[in-house]
Amino acid sequence: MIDIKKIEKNEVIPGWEKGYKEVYRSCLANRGEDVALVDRALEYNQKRKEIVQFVEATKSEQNKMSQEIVKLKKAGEDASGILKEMQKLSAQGKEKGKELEGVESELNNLMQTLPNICHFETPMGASEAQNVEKKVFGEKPSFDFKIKDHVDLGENLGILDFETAGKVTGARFSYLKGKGALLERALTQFMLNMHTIDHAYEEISTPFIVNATSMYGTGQLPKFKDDAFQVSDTDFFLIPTAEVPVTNYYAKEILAEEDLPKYFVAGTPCFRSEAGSYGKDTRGLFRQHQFIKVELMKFAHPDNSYEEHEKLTQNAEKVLEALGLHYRRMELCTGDMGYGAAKCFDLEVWLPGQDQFREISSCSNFEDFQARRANIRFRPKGGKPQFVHTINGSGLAVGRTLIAVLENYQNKDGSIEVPEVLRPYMAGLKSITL
RNA sequence: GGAGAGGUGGCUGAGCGGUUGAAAGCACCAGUCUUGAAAACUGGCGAGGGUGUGAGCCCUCCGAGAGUUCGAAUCUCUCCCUCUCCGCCA
Repeated sequence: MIDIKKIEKNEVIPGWEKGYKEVYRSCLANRGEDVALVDRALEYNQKRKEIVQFVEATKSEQNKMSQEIVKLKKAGEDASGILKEMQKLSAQGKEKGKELEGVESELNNLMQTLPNICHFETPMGASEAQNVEKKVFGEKPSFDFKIKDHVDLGENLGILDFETAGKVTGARFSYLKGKGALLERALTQFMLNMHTIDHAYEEISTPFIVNATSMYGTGQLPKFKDDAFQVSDTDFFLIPTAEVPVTNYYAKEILAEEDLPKYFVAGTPCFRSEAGSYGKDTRGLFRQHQFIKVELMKFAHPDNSYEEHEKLTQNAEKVLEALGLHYRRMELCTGDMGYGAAKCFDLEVWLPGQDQFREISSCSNFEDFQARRANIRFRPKGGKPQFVHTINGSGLAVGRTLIAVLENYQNKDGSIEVPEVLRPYMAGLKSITL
């Protein structure tokens, strides 16, 4: 959530060198949202303030009279006149209070759907075509034979089974078997070990089901309800990413300043309805309703959250590099960025089976957008509590990494060479063969 | 699932219809003392909102929501959570 007071005050933002309101309007436009929403929010807020002032003045009057009553009663005098007046005031206040509730909830509903303001470095653009390539690692692998994609490779090796998953569950689910299941487990372990041991993240094992409040906290609700699986007749949701249970770990808390930054890593299944992507990426493991992801998450001090964001992105890149996978880092433009992010890098891995780069990690700095929603703060020395900055990114999506390994490490005979770094996690196995 | 106990400020914990935003302690901050630190002493110390250039003033908040009342942390109802015991189960 953004801060309505910041729009009102319209202070100049460092980096942008323009007023908050103007910057936010242009961000809205560049994200493809209705700019008029800003004015509507300001309008609601103005109305809200007016009613608040009335309600509070009434309440103040009541409080004073209440003291009078105490005095009269103690003195043993008659208070019936003042009591009648109180009744009137009380009724009046309650009525206005109802009105206030209505306006507040309208304002809040609107604010909940407004995207974050963009960081000044984020490129302006309408779609992914305006994303900016920041870095390329490695090269396209060359093959002197006709390559297969991961579906053919996996099914031929008997480690991947979509048909049975279709029977047992439905479309967009899969079974991994034997060495395939082992490979998935090895990848997860490898990533978790790297981040805990080399990058100093604390591993955290989370609930895979969260309540609606938590989903609001990180911004999945109310706007993207259809993207998540809800447990019927409850306000529980299957987590679409570990970002939700990890970020909400400190919801409604005030951290000590010296505790920042906090680093967490969680390897969890993720569940997504993929409601908006019918017919898209229907082949293989690429877009499933369920997949494992190792998620990196930081609670950072506002003063250095962009350094932490950069470091986190590098931590994710390290996984791809250790696996010897060709990838590039893209800086997302305003139009392609998630609505809570102020700045976002996508890591895209080369998939020979698709002959293109595909997203395997998304590393975002939300600044105080999620922290304001979830109410996560820290106390600066001797100062008022302030919102922390939250940063997260995949390090990496395990399902897609598995695709990348299968396709990039395939041999002519359809076997898969196991990348060196994974072998310790697979009992020394050098290749997956029939 | 059954029976009981409970949820109060950063933490511990009193209060159980009317000057209670809330005793006390810890933690924290400032000062005195000290070469410095500790200890001791003194003072300060919750959050959100409204208003004002400002000091300030006002409103709200004692798990959440609804109710009773002129007035609720205190009474009633619903829900959530925690703990203890029983049952069931991985």
